[in-house]
Amino acid sequence: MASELEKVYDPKAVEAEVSQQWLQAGAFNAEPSDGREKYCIVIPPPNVTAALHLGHALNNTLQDVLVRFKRMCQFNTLWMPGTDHAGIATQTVVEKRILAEEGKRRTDFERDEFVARIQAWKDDYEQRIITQLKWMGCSCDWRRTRFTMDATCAAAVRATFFKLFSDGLIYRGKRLVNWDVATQTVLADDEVEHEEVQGNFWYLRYPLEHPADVGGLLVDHVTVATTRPETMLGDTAVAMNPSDPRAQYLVGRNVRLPIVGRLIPIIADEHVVLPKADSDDEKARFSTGFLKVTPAHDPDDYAIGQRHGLEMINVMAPDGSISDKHGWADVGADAQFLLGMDRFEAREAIVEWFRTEGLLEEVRPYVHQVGHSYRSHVPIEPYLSDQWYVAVKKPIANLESRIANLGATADSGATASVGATAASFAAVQSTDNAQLTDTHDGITYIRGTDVPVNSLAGLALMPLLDGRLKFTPDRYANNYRAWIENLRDWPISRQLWWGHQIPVWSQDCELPADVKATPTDRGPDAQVCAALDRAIGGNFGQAMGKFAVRHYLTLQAHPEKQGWIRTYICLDHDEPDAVAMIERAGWKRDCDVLDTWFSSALWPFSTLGWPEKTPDLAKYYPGDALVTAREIITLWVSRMVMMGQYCAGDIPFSDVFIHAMIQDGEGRKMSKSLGNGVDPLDVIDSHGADAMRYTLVAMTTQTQDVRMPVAEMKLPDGRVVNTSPKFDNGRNFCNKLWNAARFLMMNIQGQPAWADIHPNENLADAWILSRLNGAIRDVTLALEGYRFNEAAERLYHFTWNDFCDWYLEIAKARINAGQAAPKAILSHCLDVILRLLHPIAPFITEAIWQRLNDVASVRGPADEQAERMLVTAAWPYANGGAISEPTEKRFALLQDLVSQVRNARTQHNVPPSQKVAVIIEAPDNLAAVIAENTDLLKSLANLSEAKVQRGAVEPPANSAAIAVGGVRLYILDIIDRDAELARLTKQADLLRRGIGGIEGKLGNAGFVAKAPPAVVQKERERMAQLRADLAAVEKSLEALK
RNA sequence: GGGCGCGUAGCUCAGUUGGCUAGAGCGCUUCCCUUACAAGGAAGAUGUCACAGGUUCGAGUCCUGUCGUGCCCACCA
Repeated sequence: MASELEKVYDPKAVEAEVSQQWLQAGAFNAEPSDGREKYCIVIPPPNVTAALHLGHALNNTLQDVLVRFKRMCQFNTLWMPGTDHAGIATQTVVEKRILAEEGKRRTDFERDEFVARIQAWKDDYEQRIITQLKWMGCSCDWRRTRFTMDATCAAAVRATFFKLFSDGLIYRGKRLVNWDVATQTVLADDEVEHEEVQGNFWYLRYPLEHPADVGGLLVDHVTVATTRPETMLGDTAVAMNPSDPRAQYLVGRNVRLPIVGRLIPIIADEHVVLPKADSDDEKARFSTGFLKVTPAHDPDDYAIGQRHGLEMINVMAPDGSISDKHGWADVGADAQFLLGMDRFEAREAIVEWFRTEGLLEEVRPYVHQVGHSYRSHVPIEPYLSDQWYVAVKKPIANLESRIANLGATADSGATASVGATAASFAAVQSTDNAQLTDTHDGITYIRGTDVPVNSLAGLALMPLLDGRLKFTPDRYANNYRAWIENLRDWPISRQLWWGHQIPVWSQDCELPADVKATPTDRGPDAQVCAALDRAIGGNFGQAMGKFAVRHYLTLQAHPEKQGWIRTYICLDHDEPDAVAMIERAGWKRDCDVLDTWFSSALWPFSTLGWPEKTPDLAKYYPGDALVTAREIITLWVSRMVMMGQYCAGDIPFSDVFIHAMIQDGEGRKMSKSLGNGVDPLDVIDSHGADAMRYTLVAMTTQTQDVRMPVAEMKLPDGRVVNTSPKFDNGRNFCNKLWNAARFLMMNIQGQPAWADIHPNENLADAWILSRLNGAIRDVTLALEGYRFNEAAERLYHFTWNDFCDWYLEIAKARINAGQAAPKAILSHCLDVILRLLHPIAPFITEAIWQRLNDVASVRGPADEQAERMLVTAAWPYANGGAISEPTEKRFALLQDLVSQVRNARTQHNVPPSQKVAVIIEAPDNLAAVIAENTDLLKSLANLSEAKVQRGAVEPPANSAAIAVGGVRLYILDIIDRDAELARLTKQADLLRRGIGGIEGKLGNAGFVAKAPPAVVQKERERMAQLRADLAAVEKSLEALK
């Protein structure tokens, strides 16, 4: 391999090669048998809906930085990769594509056929995603790549569902759900996006059945205000606040619902807002005091309906059209014209009907928040529907003991970590948590909440409160906590084809009359079971006993048929013969699939083989850190925490790092539709993977959003791609590093052994080693504290400023002068820089490392052969003894002198090539150090001569005078009087400003008395220094006049 | 309606428990293609730290309020 590098760093030339080497060496592979302490991160599995964007690049770069850092710290490191099937999202994308390309709808296919189409899409995008991650340099153990619907994950889903089902935590409920009429599926509360909508309040008159005397006034109607007139078809009451003065006359009377003709009661309910025209409350300003109640189409109304036992009439079909087929029976002749209309058409038609009939009292414009589907973006319809739910606040019997027992029942030894953490959970439960909980009615709640400690929600919340779970930045803990405290049961069924099909079979049975027990949603009692056996003609339990599959049976009263029950069987896996048997006996499998987040919640342990007690699970669970964006703290993070404990006995990670969301230059989200999306592969093409990674890491502060101006760029191959000039920074840095390495490799041949050099005898050597070790210390601390930008910037400035701008320039001159010592220092510095920078910029550092090995395989105090590959080389540890503040201070004085001389040269228009001579006047304590480093000054400031004198020097004629840090320096034969005057005047101003500031402080009695003595002392020293320098500058100015 | 951010140089952003003459990168000005690097080097200019109060010896940093801006949550009368 040639020791001379290309002049310009070409990422293309090294990235593929380096990547190949890592994979061939198995550098990312994690082996549970490796006894070293483990470090484990699971990837937030990207959705297979689309290729990755810059947000993913950020997310995965940060994970890779942590993983590579820990790997170099010699942990047994696992980064688990994989992708998410993303139920609704993926199905929607594929449906749209097929409709656009083939004009076919989902219903034109058989289920299996359609799922196969989605599967093909998934295969394609999974491949693209993995390729993108590899190009980014992600050091995942690719052999383990999982998918949320693969066999391993599916087994975990089944096991979890069965466990929840048999613990009575999954139930079938009729609830008002967030219905997406476009995709015809239910959405969880957090999948609903609220958007501001310009709407109207329509004031509709409902005639009273009989005119009423209201405090002496004869009224024949009441007026309700609504934003959704179409729901009036399902009204089953009109409510008013009991404290409304009109209530005494009207409650109990009936109104005749227009169009429909239904007679509905006026009821009293505290929920109704009293009208008040000048109220701060917008609702009060718009209220008439009468609220139409539509239990089947509004969550508030649903609650009122529950309180008053109102009928629930659903007037819509699942597609959002008005329908009499889904619960609406009393459709009169007047309402027929509405059937089949879309809900928004119907809204207009109904308003028009009221207008024509003279029953539309008023229309007032109103801006309000309306829930929209996060997938289809159509307004959500609150819809009465049968769905599966997970009870999140229901106490789970014997939960603590089960979690504590998990360690004991698992294989000993290998599961030490699981057992230990489970034990600590139990300990926390019994001691510390006493302050965090309240017990009443036999249930222990988390204090100040309705969350039982031993519920799923409790499992998610308690680790945050007792300190086992930490967020960085910590403010995100608030989101997490508030969300869980207000958590409602989790609807987990989705009316989709793409996903884990719900493993429940159901059948309706008529119960013989002799069964007296009222079946509940818990498991059946013996009497009911016997009856059930008779109903199906056989012994169900015995029949199932023949199979290896576990089953769990529940039943509930039939929702419609008196004397009937509905039975549900859940199987823990699909054993074909057992399935065939129960299906022959009349049970049908539920068509729905599980919410995507159900399988995501299991990701930290499903990927390791749970529920099997695998070596992987024993070694790598629980993991250490999770890196994600704030938008899924609730949807995903909290559910992993709850299911991690419920299933695998411990929280899945202790640290959650939340990074920023990347926006474009105008602060907008990046998206395909806006055309401002950026593909990481395009950035890799335009700037290189390391440049992209460096810039992303340097941007990662504690802020919640970062802006990334997007610009088009033409690549050498002619393609025009979206990228960002922000990545120039990273590219320039890589190029700088490359060239520093290039210079080194051309110059370090014949480097002496470390034992033969004496860094302490040379200020520059001691200085760069002090700076180097300071950088090691700071970068290590920054990475451990998730302060990514600090690590990046510290390395940038150490490498560029300290190492390249100063040390390397000094070394050049010394090497030219025949000194060998700098060669050893240079190779050691580069060695450490490469190690420190590797997690952030893995490709270029690995490439340089291997080339450096060819030139100088031993470098640094350890006097050992450097590791063959950087990816698994050891992380450097700071040598505190090398860090010296006095050394850095002395060197800083030389830097100041050089800068000031350069400045004076520029001001006086001295050509760069022209050497000048100087005389330096230094106090005793500085004279020696300056005298020892005159060569340094001469080379850096381009001096022909530098004489150092102790004590006062008479300022030479025609000289420029410099005063810095108590040292006086005169540049001889500089004759531009105006330039010198201007320079010194400015210098004096600057010094006076500094002195003025300090005088203000020291002149303040309070400061001297109350500030810490060290601070006062420091100010006094600075004051003396500045005053001395100012005196010198003033004297020089005087001499000019 | 509730919660959480942000507002510092023309732009994008740092400023760790209050202790600077307020920083970085890009951009800008002048000079330099000096045998590592022009994706570079040297020197330089640029700020009422949104606004108003308060706490303090001392505020970009802490507190209160105002304005602007963004995100999240919330049952759409």
